[in-house]
Amino acid sequence: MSKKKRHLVTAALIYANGPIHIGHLAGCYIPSDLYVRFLRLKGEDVKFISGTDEHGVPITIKARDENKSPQQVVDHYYKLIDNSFKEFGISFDIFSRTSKNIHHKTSSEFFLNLHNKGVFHEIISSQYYDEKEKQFLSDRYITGECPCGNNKNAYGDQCEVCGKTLSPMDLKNPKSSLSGNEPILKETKNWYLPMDKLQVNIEKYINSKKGWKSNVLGQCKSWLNEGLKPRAMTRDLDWGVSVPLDGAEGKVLYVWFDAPIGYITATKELDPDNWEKYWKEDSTSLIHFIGKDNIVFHTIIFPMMLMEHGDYILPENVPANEFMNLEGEKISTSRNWAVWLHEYLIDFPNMQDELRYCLITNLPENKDSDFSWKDFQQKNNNELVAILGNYVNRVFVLCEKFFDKKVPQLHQKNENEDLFIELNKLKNRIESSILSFKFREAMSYVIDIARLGNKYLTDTEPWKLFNDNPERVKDIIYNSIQIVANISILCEPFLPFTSKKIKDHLNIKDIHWSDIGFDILKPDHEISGKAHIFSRIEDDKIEYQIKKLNLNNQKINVMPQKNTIEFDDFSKVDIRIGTVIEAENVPKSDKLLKLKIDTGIDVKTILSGISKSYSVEEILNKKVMVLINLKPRKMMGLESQGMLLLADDGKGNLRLMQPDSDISNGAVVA
RNA sequence: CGCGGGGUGGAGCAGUUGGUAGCUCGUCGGGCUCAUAACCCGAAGGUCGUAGGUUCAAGUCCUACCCCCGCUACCA
Repeated sequence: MSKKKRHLVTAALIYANGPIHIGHLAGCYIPSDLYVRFLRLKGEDVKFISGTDEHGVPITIKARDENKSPQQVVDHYYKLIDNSFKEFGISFDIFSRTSKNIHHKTSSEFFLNLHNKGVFHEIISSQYYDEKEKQFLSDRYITGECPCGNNKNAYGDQCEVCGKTLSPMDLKNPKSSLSGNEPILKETKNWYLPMDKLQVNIEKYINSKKGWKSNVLGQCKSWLNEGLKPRAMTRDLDWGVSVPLDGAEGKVLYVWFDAPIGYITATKELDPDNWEKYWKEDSTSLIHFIGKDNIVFHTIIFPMMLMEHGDYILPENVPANEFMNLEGEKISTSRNWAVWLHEYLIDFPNMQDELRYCLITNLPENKDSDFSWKDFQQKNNNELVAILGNYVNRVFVLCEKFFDKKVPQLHQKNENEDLFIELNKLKNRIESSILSFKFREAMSYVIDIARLGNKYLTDTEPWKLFNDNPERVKDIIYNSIQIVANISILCEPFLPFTSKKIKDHLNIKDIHWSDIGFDILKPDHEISGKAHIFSRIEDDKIEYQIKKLNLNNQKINVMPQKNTIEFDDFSKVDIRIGTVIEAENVPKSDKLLKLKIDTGIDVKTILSGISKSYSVEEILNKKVMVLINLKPRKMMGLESQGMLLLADDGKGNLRLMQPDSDISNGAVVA
């Protein structure tokens, strides 16, 4: 990096349909903020860009559900998100939004530029259209019967029963999720990026990049190996950036076309005179911080767009993170299984760094990681309070006790040379870890400085020496205060609020990475006394958070009631009591068990997708309820002649339906 | 044979080009008492997912298999 004159760092544009949670922070906002703060501290020329992504179908759906306009929805969330980031200390140079005029202009121009170069292919295709709602339907908003025959409510992109990938055209009896009506097929023209033809260039680009993370390269290679396919860069929708062409009324740019251009727009907005230097000169290092779900857009599609445009530089690195789980389970907005930043800021006022520390030490840099409240408490109490906070306080208290809060005069320099070597070692490690995007490692080196300081005090025991050897105590305290001052600099990218607190106690400001050393504070400089920069978090606060989370979780998505049916519909169903007499796993299948059931009438072979909930041993000899007149169907090459009845809690947990006391096989369930 | 990531002491991770298995937290024992019962030292604890192979030597290379996570909704 150091060869580059300037840096442009982006953090993923966040989708403006909900508040921010810890997963977002750990995914890209904390890593990017940390990286940028470090560069600034080093005196580098850096711009830090982010904003909200405000287009796309989900926004329009949310607006419809809440009876608002899309603009009202994004206005609401923009404000909430922007405030949370500001309060949390994410130091964007600009946090913009894609619904602004300047962005519409920039992305239209970009699109036109490619269009004029003949990059796009115009393709006419038939798409489902909801006549009542007067709009084309994206795959996800069409439901219908999957060809597998087992699922009447498969989504247009995938059947959750058979697991197959679908296109809406595969569905029988398609229905619009918007109006419930049957959609019609309508021809429409869209502009496609011929990614298949451009693949070679992208491959060259990616192969030329050294030092990309293995998870990122792996994802790229996975896409490239399968072969890229043309992708529509326009959509039939009324919310977004209008396609700037004649005959394109009612069409907007694909949200993933305009969103990354949002980075460009924001830079332009931030620095109208110089923005081009950051995007068009090779001396700029462009880094995109994102989560793993965005990898393909930032490593393949966006670079492809930039290449075809021709004026722009390409991303230098895309250090994407994996995902962070919460208490062992996937973070989920709809289940409200999340720690929301705006709620954290209320529940833990002025404790931004405490959360930040816990997230940094847990960043999902190589694989998914886990946040738990107990871990948060332990890290705070055992590391921040006990090691870092306690060290800083020890030094302040000692200085107050012995030298009336004034930095003493140094006598013997040789000892602080050893300390300086150690400190310098850690400083260099922190630096190189940050530059290779290993932030959790870098964080641990920062704590190591406090360990170094603690050990120095324990080894030298100044409190025992003061009467006999005050000169020596002066040296020890002098050195210790310098270490604290160094911590205040070195921790700034990681713990900015803490850095400021320590500096305030030291009564200094405006010090930089280059000031690191053992003469930051001059003798007689006055500092404050006792300095408790962190506090313990007691059990009750943590228990409250866990309780809150579990309360939310109980309101899980209970499936709404289905449409009314006639008794005749029900009477077609033949359910019997049976006994499982044989069970075995189906090879190469995720969840299928092959069962033989004595139904009282005959013995049926039934394949059931329950091996996640029941083992072969558990299910053997169980009484079960069996749907026996279901049309047989093949799964994994084997015929299944019926279906077991199970309760599904919506989270993948299945429980068998059984008679509450013994009853003979073949008994009718009605 | 779908693709990608990962499987290392109780927990979370490091292990670069193969050469005595490390770190943080936790546990146990000791020391210290300036400090927010904090700090410092020491100890216990691992057949490095499994099975084979290459090599004088493998966590590290090769082969096969197993398990977890993502690619498949709202989501970084």
